[in-house]
Amino acid sequence: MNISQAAKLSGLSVKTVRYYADIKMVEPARNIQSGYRSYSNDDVAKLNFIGKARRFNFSIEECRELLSLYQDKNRSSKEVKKLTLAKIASIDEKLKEFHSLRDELNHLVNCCNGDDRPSCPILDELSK
Amino acid sequence: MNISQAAKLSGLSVKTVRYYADIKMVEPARNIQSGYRSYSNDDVAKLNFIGKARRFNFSIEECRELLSLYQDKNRSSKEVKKLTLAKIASIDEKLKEFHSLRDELNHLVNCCNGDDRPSCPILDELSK
DNA sequence: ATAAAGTCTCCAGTTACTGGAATGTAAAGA
DNA sequence: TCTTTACATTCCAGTAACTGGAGACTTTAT
Repeated sequence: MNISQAAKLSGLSVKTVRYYADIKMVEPARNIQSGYRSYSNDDVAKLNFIGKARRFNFSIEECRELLSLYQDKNRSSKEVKKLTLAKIASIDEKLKEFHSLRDELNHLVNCCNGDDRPSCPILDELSK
Repeated sequence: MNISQAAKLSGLSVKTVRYYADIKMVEPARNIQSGYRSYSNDDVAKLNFIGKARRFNFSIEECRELLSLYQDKNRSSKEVKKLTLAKIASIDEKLKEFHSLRDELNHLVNCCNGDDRPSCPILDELSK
C-alpha cells in the first residue's frame, strides 16, 4: 500500500511516516516504476507499535530499542521491563515537578486580587 | 559587571544569559573598549525574574509578557492572574496525561515476569 | 612577556517532527 | 487522449530553548 494508506491505518501523519522512513526506523519497499514507498502489513504493524510507544512517552531511541526487542523472538522480558521501569521513574519525576509547580502557582493565584490595581503578589514573587 | 558575574547572581549559565541578550529579552550595555556585555543590577533582577518564570514553566514568549507587565507600573493584576490561571490549566492537562500514562505502564510492568523468557505483556500490548 | 581565564561572534546540533516549494506519477473524468 | 486532480517524491527551513565548540580577541595573573 502507499504511504497515505499506511498513515491512515497506523494513525500517524504522512509526514511522520515518511520521517520514520528517513531515520531508518520503518523502511518500506519501493515501487520501482514510481519510486513510491510501498508498505506491507508488517510495516504498518511496526508503525502502530511505534505510535503506541511514543504515546507512552518513549523517545525515538527507546522506540528503536523496544522495536528490536519486539522483533527479536529470543529476547528476555527482563530488558523490556527494565526500560519500562526507567520510563515510569522518569514520569514520576516529571509528575513531582509539575505537582509542586502547580501548587505554588495556585497559591500565588489565590493571593492575587486579579483586579485593575497594579499590586500583584505573582509578580512580587517572581521578582524576589 | 561582566556576563559571568551576572550569570552567577541569576543562577543561569553564561550561554543562557547571552542567549537572552541575543533574543532581546535582557539587553545589557556594552563596554566600548572591549565590547564585553556590561550588566546592571537591574539587568540581573530581570534575569532572576525570567529564571523563576521559566522554572514555573512559562515559555519565553510568556516570560516576555510577564516581564513587560512587571516593568509596567500601571498594569492591572488581572492580566497577570489570567496568564497564570491559563498556565495552571495547561499544567493540569499535563498532569492528567502523565498520570494515566504512569498507571498504564505500571499495570504493564506488574503483568510482566521480567525473566529470561521471551514472553512479555508489555510488548504484547504495544503491538496490539 | 607569557600564560590562563574570560569574552566575543558565528555555526551546528539537539528532539521529533511540521510546513512548504518544486517536481513527478497515478487515477479519474470529458 | 488530454486534462485535471490527487497523491507522491525530495529538499530546505523552521519550531523551542538552549548547548557545545571553533577561532579570535581582551583582561588578568604570574
